[in-house]
Order: sequence, then C-alpha cells, then structure tokens
Amino acid sequence: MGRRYDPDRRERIIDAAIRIAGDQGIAGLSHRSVAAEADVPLGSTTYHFATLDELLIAALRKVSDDPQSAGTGWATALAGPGGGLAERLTALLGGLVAEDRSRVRLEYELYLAALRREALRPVAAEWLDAFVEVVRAHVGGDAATARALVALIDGLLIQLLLTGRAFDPDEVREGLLRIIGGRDVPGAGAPGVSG
Amino acid sequence: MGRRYDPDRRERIIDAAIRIAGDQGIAGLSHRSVAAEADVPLGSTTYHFATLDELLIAALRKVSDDPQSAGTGWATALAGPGGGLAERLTALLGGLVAEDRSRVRLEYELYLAALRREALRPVAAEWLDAFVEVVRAHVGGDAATARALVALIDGLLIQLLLTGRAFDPDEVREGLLRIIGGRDVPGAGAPGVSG
Amino acid sequence: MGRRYDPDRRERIIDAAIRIAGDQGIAGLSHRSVAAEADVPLGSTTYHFATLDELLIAALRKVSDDPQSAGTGWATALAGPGGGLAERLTALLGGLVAEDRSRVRLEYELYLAALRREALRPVAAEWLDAFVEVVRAHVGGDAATARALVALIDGLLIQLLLTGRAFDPDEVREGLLRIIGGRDVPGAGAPGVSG
Amino acid sequence: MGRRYDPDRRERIIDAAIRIAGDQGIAGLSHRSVAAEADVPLGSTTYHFATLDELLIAALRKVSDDPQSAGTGWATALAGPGGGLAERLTALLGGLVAEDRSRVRLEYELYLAALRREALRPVAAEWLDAFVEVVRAHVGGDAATARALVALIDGLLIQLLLTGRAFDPDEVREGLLRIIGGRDVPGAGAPGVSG
DNA sequence: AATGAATGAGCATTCATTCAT
DNA sequence: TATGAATGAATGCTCATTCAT
Repeated sequence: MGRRYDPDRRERIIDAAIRIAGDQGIAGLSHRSVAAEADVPLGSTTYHFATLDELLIAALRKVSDDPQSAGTGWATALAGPGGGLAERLTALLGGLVAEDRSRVRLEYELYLAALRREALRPVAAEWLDAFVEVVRAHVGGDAATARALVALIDGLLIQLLLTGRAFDPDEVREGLLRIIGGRDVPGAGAPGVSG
Repeated sequence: MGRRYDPDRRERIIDAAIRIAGDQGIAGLSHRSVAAEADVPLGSTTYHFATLDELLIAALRKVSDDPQSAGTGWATALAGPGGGLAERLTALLGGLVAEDRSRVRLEYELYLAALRREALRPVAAEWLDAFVEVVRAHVGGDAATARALVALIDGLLIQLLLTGRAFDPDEVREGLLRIIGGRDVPGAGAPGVSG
Repeated sequence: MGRRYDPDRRERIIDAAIRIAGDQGIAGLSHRSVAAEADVPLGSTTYHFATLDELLIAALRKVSDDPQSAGTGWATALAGPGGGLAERLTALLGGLVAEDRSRVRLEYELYLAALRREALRPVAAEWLDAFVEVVRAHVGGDAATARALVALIDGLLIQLLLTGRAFDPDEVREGLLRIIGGRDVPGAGAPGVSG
Repeated sequence: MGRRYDPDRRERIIDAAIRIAGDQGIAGLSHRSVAAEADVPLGSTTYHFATLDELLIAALRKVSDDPQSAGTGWATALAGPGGGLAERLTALLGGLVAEDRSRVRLEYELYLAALRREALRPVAAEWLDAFVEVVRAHVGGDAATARALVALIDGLLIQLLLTGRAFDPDEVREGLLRIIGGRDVPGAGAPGVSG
C-alpha cells in the first residue's frame, strides 16, 4: 500500500520507456504501458513526466547518452584496430543487421517520429550530429565527407531492413570506399582533427 | 437520407487518406479522420476498406502510381537535358527540398514505418525498387551503384528533413559524383541529352 | 460477376448457418459470417432471409429434422439392441460427451438463446418434445417418466460439460435406473405405445 | 464537472450489471448499457473492470453470494420444516417458477453460456457445486444422489422455462422421490424437522 | 430475382490527462 | 510527495438493415 521510498523510480520509468520503444515502437508508449513495464502505479508516470512527450524525450536522450548507443558506441567500435575505415564501418553494419535489431529499430523509430513531431526534432538531430562527429574524426575532419558517409550508411541500413536482400559486405565496402576516397585517417578515433 | 449512389466514393476516400497522410502523417490516419476529410459517413470507410492498413496501402500505392512520385516522376526528371547524372539528381533533390516537403516526408515516413509494420513493407520495398531501377538505367545498368546512389540520396534527404541545415548543392553533387565515378551513361533511360 | 444460377443457394445458406452456430455459437451468426461461410454475396443472405432470426430459426429447424439430430437420431440409437434402456441411454450419453461435441453444444446453444428470445422458444420446445417422445416409447408411454428422464439427462450433460468431472457410467446408469424403475419396455423403439 | 469522488462507484456498477443481466440477459450487457443503468460515465465501467468478462464475473459472483441465491438461499429453504426432502424441493421449485423468473433464467443462462465461454466456466461450476453441496447434506452425504437430484432439477426447470407447460407438483415430487429413494435424512443440513 | 453499396448505431477498449485526497 | 480514481474523447471495427440498380 503505502508509498515505498523509491529514489530510482524516475530512472526506472525512463528505462521502461526505452524498453517499450525498442520492443514495440514509439507508438507502443503510453502512460499505462510504461507504468506496467516499470511496475509502478499509473499516477507515478504522470507525476514524474507531465506529458508523454516529456517522457519520450527523456528516454531518447538517455539512449543517446548511453555508451552503447549511436554516438559513443560507434566511436568505440570505429576506434578498434583492423583494416581501414571502410572495412570497420562494413563490419559494424554487418553486426547491426545481424544481431538484435532493436537498437537500430529504435534509432529509426526516432527518425520517423521526429519527421512529424517538432519536439523530437532536436533529439534526432543530436543523434545524427553525434554520429557525424564520430565519423568525421576518421576522415581528417572533413565534415562533408562524414555527412555523406552517415547518409550512405543510413540509406543502406534502410534498404537492408526493408527489402529482404542479404547483407553484401563487398558491395557495402565498395560504396563506402568511393565516398571516403583517400581521406581515411588510420590512427584516428580520439579527439579528432578539426578542419 | 444522404446520397446513396456515389460511384467515386472509393476513390474519394483514398484521396482523402493521401491528403491526411501528407499533412498529418501516417499516424494521423483514422477511419474517422478520413471519413471527415472525404465528407463521407464513417461506415463508408470501413465498408470499402476492411482495415486501416488496407486503406493506407491503397493510398500509398496510388501515390506511387502518381506521375509526380518517385518512380515515374524521377524517370521523367532524370531524362531531361542538362548536365550529368549528378547534376540532374542534385537539381531534383534541391527542388524536392525547396517545394512543399510533404511528399518527401511521406516517403520517408513510409520507409521508417514499414520497418515496424509488416504490412507496409511490400509497398515500401516497391517504392525503393522503383527508384533504384530508374537510377540504374543511368549508370549503365550497374545495380550496386544504383543502390548506393539511392541510399546516399535517402540518407541525405533524411538529414535535411531532420536537422535544420540548408541544402548545399555543391556538397550533394560532390557526394553523388564520388559514387557515380565514371559510370554516368549520358543517353540512358530516356531520350535525355547529357552535357 | 453476373448472378450464377444457383437453385440450392437458400439451402447452402442454411447449412452455413448451422456450421457457424455449431462452431462459434449462435452469437457468431451474422449476415456477414454466414455469407462468407456459404461463399455467397452478403445481399444474398438478406434476400433469402429478411432477418437474422428468420435464418436462425430455419437453421435450427433443419437441424431438428435432420436424422442425425436430437429426435430421430436418438430414436435410432435407442432402438438398437443391447441391454436395457438405462444401459443404452448411458452409452448414448458417453458417446455424446466423448465425440465431437458441436452437436451437443448447438443444442444447448439453442436452449440458451430460447431462454431470452421469444421467437426461438417454439423451436426449442419442439426439440425437447421430440426427445421426450422418443424416450416415452421406451417406458410404456409414460410421459411423466419420459420427461423426468430427459430432464435428468440434460442436467447430467450440463454438469459434465461445465465441470471437469469425468463421465462415470455407473453413476449415470444408476440415476437413470432409479427414474425408470421397472418401466423399461424392451422391444420398443418403433411407433410406441401411447398412454 | 461530474462528481469526482464516489467510493461506492464500483459496487453500483456491479449492481447495474446484475439488473441488466436479469432483465435482458447476459447478452444485454455492454459497457454502455451498464454505464447508463448505473448512471456513470462510460469510462468508469472500463476503469473498474478492464474487460466485460471481468464485470460479468464480478456480477455473477455477487449474485451467488446473495442470500437469495442458489447456495445460501436454498440451504435456508431446505432447512425449513415441513415434509420430506422431495416435498420441500418441490415447494421450492414451485416458488421459483411462480415468482419473478428472472433469477432462474439468469442461472440457466449462466450455465448454458458457460458451455461456450471459458471465462464463465469457473463461476458456473461454483454455482453448481454449491447447490450440490446443499442437497448432499440432506441425503446423508451421498454425492452421487445429490448430483442426480441437482441434474433432475436443472433439467426440469429448463423444460419449464422453455416449454409452456404448467408446473405439476405431483409429477415433480414423484421424480425427485425416485432419485432420493430412502436416502432422505430428516434432521440434516440445519435444524429442520421432517414430517 | 438478386446484389453491391451504403449507413447509422453500436461495440470493447485505450488513452492522456485531471483531480481529490 | 505521490497516487488511485475518474472521465471525455477517441480508436478500429462489426453489424442489421435499407436501398438503388
């Protein structure tokens, strides 16, 4: 009965929202679904987050700050040794397509929602920018090339997820290589070179 | 009471659905919103389309058959004279972004929504494939290059829609050129003239 | 397109209604469900049967006239050789409970519907009376005993179907025997003795 | 706006459901009909009872806890003085059939509806078992006889409700007597006096 | 005689949010 | 501070029946 003392409740609600958005999509988010997933009374979700948008934004930001997610997660993966940038991006993409896709789905879910909902646009832009920044460090600080790479990757991922085509590493690598040209900066990954 | 014979009813409902999807997004579709927009009784929408998905798909297919849309529209635009493929694609993209963005938004909304909703996947795949086919005709039938071009374009458009950045024709053209390399086939696709 | 010449259509609709009532219950009957099951246009069902009740009654009457059903079906089964009346009734009940229960279900479905719907009461009464008549022939024309037997059987069937209890032939036979007493008329089964 | 605090709301909804089920039958229950009968907003019924089945079951259980109903009511009635068990049961049945039949109808509606609807089966089985237990106390604990008596009574009541026949006390008493045989236990169940 | 189209009423449910406590 | 109760609006969908052809 009585309210239990539960200082992490806010965080637990956010985590539940992330889980739901990943599993069922943003459309599956509701005060009720989150309350159930977080095992928290309904009123608690509206108490901590006045509106659903507020909760959704908090959830998305938490994901993008998470070391596993777009920004930092990719940074780690790309920093690893082995092959040129195209090779490492290809490996990364292959992994994303093969393993549990819920994180990828969540990312595109966010893009989708942001297309129509003003309030989410900044968060989506942050995700994109974070990813561009990571890539930029590997191409000698060339922002245009980084943006093109990210665009190509997003477009390829969408194609892979939408059509049934199998992931073809050679084709992917070849496309990335054309964009990269000779701009690959082998040792990069730390606070990159700005240009 | 109301008019009982109305042979274009079905078409009018589809058109209303297209308008709503364009204006408010796919999420704005409901039997009620469509009925209101089409000025038709609620029961009429469920009579002609057993489920909302059925209506949505009919609407999306009608959009893709529209001469304005991806397949046909792009074919015409790319066939026109003036510059190489990269140049023409850049102009096309510039146009899309400049004018009313609702059609572009609808396209990406479909792609992203299809990631989650099985039923939309075939239509989305059709849109993608149609676009790839059009582009392929201009790169000497090289499917891999066509797919990469479409991916790059999709990614760039998503970036434009989500971030506030302005459309930069030079940057876009440069990206496209890198993918195209020397594969541009001047006379392809239609009686186009290259420069 | 055009209307096929289909003189059995009316009958096919009734049969479809019987199938649906047996499988999904009377509540599952609708012009639509019947039309689909009979593979007939929706308008056809309302053309042949002005209201749903009309169709339902036609269906129930057809079942009760069917040699397989309550009246005649039981007559045949009870007429067979082997043991006294209690024994044969017990075997019959065991069979009903064990095999496909849809016919039993349909019978009780009818009782249920008739409890509240005036129009169905005569049909339900006919079923009951037909059954009583059959049994009566086996107890020397004693109507009261026949009614009690039918009542006991209905009550036992309901208990068996509702609770998970296993069918206990000895218990059932014993109950029937108490009602029958010495009234069993071995050779009966044909146009019985009236009294 | 409307009254916002109303602690008996839940109970009032259940009572409304009972009234509707009694008057119009189980099929007459809908969130709307209950809300109207209880003079409560529609959302209130779904707030307190997530599904209609939940509400229906709550209502049926409340009926069976009611001192008027099968379990308790019959226990009291059978405990009273006057005649043997058959006599008292006959009187009881006569009373049930003579007075407002809506409660009897509701009982058999539940039994028959439960044949189809899994969710109702437990409640129906409870009703049946409670009745059997009451009767069992009067036949020296003989469960088989109690079950047969209840079955006979159920079958007879169904016949009475469905056919137009008048209640014939002699016939009913005779049937009950045959099942009971000499098992009547005068002083059983409660401080009843047999004659 | 037959049927596709149409429609208004109804259904169970879900929901974001508000509010009294 | 926290939350159970409450509610009005909306959702997708089903339906019996009517009607124009």
